[in-house]
Amino acid sequence: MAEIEAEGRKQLARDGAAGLSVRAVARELGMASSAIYRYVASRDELLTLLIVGGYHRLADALEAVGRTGGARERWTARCLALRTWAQAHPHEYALLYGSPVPGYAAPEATVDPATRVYAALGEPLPEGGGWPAVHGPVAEDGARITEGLGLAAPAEAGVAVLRAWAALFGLVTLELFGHTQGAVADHDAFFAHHVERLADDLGL
Amino acid sequence: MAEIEAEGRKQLARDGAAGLSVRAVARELGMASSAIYRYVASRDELLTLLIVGGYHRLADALEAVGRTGGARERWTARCLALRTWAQAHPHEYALLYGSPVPGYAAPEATVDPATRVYAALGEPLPEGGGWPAVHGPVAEDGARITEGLGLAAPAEAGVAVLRAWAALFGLVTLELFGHTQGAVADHDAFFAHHVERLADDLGL
DNA sequence: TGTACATCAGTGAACGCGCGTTCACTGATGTAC
DNA sequence: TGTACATCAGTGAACGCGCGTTCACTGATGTAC
Repeated sequence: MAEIEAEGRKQLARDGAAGLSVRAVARELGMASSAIYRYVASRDELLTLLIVGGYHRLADALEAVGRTGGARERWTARCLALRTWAQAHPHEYALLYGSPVPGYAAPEATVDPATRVYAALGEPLPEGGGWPAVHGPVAEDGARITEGLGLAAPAEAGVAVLRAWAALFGLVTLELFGHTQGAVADHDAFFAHHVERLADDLGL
Repeated sequence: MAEIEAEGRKQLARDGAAGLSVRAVARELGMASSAIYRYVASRDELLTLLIVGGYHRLADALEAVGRTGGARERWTARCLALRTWAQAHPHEYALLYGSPVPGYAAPEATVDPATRVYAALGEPLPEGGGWPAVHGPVAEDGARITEGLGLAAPAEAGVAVLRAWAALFGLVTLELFGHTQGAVADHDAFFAHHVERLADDLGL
């Protein structure tokens, strides 16, 4: 079972989600393709396994940064860890945050692992402040976000942090998928600048 | 030729880039699959056609907003137009800004059309101000960006606008790919708030 | 005006490929008495 | 301690599918003299 997931992850890393096939996994494991079905019900279930595992591995990488240092340092270090992980595992990142796999609908089992990632990125939030005011439905969203993560912070903070995530994932994705070619030369420096400005916005 | 592109776009809209096949296009056009090769050298060339066309159609949608009204109004209207287009053409958006198609390398012919989109989004920039200071390699990137778009604005503005694009595409993508489910209830309101705050950041 | 020829859009069969999934089965291992 | 039986991991052939691409070809249309 673990071997299947490991081999699947290997092929995912090499060829991307579209190139992942039950037959290839079996072939590489030296068994008949039908044998896989004793462990995994379908290709979709194999994908789910890889997605859930991917969120956990990413969350592990973010949490490995630890809780020492100031809130701002933790924020920037975690953002950097996200980018580093994405660049080390581009296909896995694409599976988690890129285009949905056609014909595949992520089951509920992926929700909690996905939340771990946001929790790790949002952890420094309560130590920030000065978030822009929000009202009406946006404020409700903000309250839902901080509550969902179990963070002791007001609705304003929830809105600000989701906005920061969008900016964070946005730059990681643009860069990883090649859309900053020709515009940015020193990607490390630009990303570091971006993350500092986001820390400013979060009042960290 | 135009029929091939139109039918390809239809299938792209229905099944996504992975589901696009030369044979299916030919079938739907009522001709032998080999006949397509008189017009298009390969599946990759068909993809390039759709990508180039996609950028142009998106840029058209953004430019359709016009140049009347203040800079801030133009910015918010164009951001909204981007989101509207993405939601109306999710697979096409995914082809342009989602995971790269495995085994496909975008040729140079896609660069100029892609730039049209950034130009349309960056047009209001010179009327802004108060951008955060930048130095060193980041400043060089910023200068390259404004120069590449032919905008009369300093390096600080270039950095700020690329950061805003990351935040913009980031939220559109998170939302379109389902990652704000459970966090955001009123997506229109949240997006509008996001875009207003970005306008603030750009000094519009 | 009529004939010979070239161009060109499209055909249809074929090559070789890999895929997900099912199904009846084998043979080793473990369990109960 | 020995035998009968159940469990279970894995096999291998098969089904039916769609794909990209090549190639020799047909038959209509256009062109030159």
